[in-house]
Amino acid sequence: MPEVTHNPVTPLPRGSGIREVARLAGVSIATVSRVFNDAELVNPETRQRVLERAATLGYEPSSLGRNLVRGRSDLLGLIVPNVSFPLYGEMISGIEDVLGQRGMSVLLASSHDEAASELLAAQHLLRHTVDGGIVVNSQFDAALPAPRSMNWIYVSPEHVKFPNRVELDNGAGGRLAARELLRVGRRHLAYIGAPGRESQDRERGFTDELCQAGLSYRRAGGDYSELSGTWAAEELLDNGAALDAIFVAGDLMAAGVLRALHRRGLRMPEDVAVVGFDDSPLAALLYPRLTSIRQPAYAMGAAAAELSLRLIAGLSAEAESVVFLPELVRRESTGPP
Amino acid sequence: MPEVTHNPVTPLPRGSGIREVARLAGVSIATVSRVFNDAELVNPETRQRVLERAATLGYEPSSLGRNLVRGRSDLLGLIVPNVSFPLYGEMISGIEDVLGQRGMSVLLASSHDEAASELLAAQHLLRHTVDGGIVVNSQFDAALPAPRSMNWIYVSPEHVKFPNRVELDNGAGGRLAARELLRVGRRHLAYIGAPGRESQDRERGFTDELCQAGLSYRRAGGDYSELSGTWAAEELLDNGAALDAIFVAGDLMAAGVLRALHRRGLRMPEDVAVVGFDDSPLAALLYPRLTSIRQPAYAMGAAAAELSLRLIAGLSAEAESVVFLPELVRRESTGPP
DNA sequence: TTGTATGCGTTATCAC
DNA sequence: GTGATAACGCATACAA
Repeated sequence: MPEVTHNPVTPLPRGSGIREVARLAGVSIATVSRVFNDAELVNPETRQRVLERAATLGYEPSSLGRNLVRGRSDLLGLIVPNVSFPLYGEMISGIEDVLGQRGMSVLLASSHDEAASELLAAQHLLRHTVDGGIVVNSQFDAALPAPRSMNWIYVSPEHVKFPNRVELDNGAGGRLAARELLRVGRRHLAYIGAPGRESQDRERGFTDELCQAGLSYRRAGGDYSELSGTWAAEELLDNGAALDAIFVAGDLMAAGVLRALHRRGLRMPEDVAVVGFDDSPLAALLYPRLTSIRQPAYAMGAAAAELSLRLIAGLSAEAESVVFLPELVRRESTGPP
Repeated sequence: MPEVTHNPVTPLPRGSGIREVARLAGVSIATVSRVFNDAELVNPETRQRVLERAATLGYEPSSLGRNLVRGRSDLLGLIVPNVSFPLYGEMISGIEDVLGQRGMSVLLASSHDEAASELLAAQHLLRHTVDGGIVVNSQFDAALPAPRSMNWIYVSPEHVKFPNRVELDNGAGGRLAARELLRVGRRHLAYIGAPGRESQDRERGFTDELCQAGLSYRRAGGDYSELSGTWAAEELLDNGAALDAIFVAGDLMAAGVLRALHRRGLRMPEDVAVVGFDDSPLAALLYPRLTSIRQPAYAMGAAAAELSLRLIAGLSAEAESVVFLPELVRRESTGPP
């Protein structure tokens, strides 16, 4: 655990508390508390008077005190690999929207896709006593630390060993891609994958569908980056064998594939059709617009948040997992503009 | 203020507290507290013993109690229009990295570029007693509520009336764009803008530079969306007058411009050169790769965080603002591939 | 160097 | 309906 430079202890000027409101309204602090919680239990007149004084003082119940006595912080920890990645942004929106309705907030931390900083992030969040946590695309090979009855929700397929997961049916995605490419009459297909279980599953689905059609395919590998997509595509093209369709494991890598095809003067989709994966906002901005397998990131985030909320409420101590189905989003790279 | 359904009050099972550690280590809770704070003031042996017991119990000081007594939460509120926008993602990274070093965390909320939900988000964050706050691209026309001595940092140029700002010199960006287009020999320029002060400033810089060169320019308007870029570009092209360069107020809108030019069979940069703004990750993925005016989002986020930290520490009660200079990032859309 | 005692702002359990 | 008062987990002034 690294040394954390703690800020100089300049206690913040405290606002007016429940006591001052009580004094001004001529009631006890207990009554003030009730006004802000179980509003029904208090005399309307008293209630009114308290509310007025509170307003003039600018008083709001401090969550600090409230949290202490309730033993919960109304905070949910969230670890994502990278905030700049639009897909994760959508996920965060889903989480946020669900939490907002319950008066809870998102405490954010980034893992940069590294196990070490993921652990650091988790400890960071734990120190703030989050009530629950969601970790997206965890790289940490063990369970994240979770004191008390705190629970982590894993959004990724890699952690079959952990109980609470939200995942995408990547195999189904691969099948969708294959069917689309067959539908537009392609027979010489290729897959550009990347390391990791997700790509494996996508490829397996892709393969299954091709087998059924009695077709073989070629393959090349990248690392989800644009450049690696370009290289992989060039490798396939240089090989010389016929090629009229490419399924790529990620949209960013697909952007690289499009670039390689542009360079060779190949037309899309006439000469080569391309299907990407994720349907990140990027897909619709590429040239040509990229047909992609949509990962319902917002819904997955929302589901993760709801799962976490249920766990926090103690409603389901049971392990629970949700599997989402991807969808084909058809665009120019496999069809007419 | 909308009704917020508060979660059923299932107090979380509490972990072992400072008392239990103290008992097991045979010391007082004060000593345990000291071990976790001013480590020097305590006997090495005692310290060791306490640390051991704490470890076996899995004890960590609860931030709930600590925050209450210190009157600070070590939380910084952050309001962004939209987490899915990569530029804001970079900003968040900058903020996060600065805060992480001080043991503070980011409490996230989205404004969706609406004044109403921005206010809601602010109240949401305030309820969690954040020590400070950063609001990116605020749409709220008054100052955000700020009880006690809490401060908001505004990251945007619209709020000259508020004291603490981090902003970009948009005028300088416009000048950079004009100079680049003149450098590559263009004489028939156009600007595609959008509502708001940012676009105005960018245009003014652009204009200044053109005036100096004795050139006039044409203009069209959009709303930062891709589609509006396409429309604006088509409007300019339909006009019939000569056109060999377009400066666009945002990268997303520039993507739409590129699409319009593709449709007309115009080559870039040979027929028309294009410069975007922001240099979001998207810029380098477009076809052709887009020359853009870089907004140093990471650095701006970091600066905002540092400013906020200084305010929280009470080091500078003074108003402070930081202005960043944009940079030209030259790519295919204005030069050779 | 360590222990005792107080208070931080709130909710909750009793009485009344 | 309302008021005392005891927690909640911790940091710290003061005493030892």
